[in-house]
Amino acid sequence: MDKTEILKALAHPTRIEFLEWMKEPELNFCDQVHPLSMGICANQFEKRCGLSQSTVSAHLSTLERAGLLKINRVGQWAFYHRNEDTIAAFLNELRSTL
Amino acid sequence: MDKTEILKALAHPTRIEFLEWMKEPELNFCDQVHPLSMGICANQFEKRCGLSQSTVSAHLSTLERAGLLKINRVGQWAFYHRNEDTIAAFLNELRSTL
DNA sequence: CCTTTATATCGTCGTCTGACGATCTATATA
DNA sequence: TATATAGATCGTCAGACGACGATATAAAGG
Repeated sequence: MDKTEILKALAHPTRIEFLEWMKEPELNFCDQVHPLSMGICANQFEKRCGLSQSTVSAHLSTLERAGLLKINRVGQWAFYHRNEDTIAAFLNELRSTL
Repeated sequence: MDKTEILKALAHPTRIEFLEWMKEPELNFCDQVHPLSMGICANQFEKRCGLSQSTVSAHLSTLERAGLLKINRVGQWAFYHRNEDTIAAFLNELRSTL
């Protein structure tokens, strides 16, 4: 859990937005065909943020490398969900060191 | 209080370090000639981090622009101290939105 | 099979960032 | 007053970042 890597990952409004959307999947990704319990399908983000597929993929990958998301690959799809453990640990560390 | 600006300001280990040092001035800046109650004199950071004067000035200015530090100019000196209100508000906002 | 779909990766391009030394301004002090 | 010191700002340079389209890979579906 690298605090600086996480802060860098959070230092972009699009990525913050992704994480916030994922707090309420049934609200923000209600049109997903796959069950939301599998996670959020990567293509859901493209429609919602208007960025290109490759850019969205890069943002998701940044969040995953920082440990903020976990990925669940099923067939040709990539389902993401928040890594609440890392997020909580990061918030605690930030609160105690900052 | 711009959350993204604050996150960008925090996304550099040197700036995080500055803020952490400033939590305990009497421990980390015990050789300062001016009373610590005035704040931490900018030149204190140069000695401690080994970066050039202009680089340190830029880092301090980034932290100030983000609202994390307040500056107290006296004569030719610039004394900085943590803006605990903004820091606390930021931590609360991050905890509730992230 | 062949086509479509999902995603990752690559190459490119423009912009932002962080470092430096040099310089400018203001103040302190000899 | 002359000099030294503090700090901000400027110009430059290298490297990181964020966007894109094109392409590669792999699986789904007709």
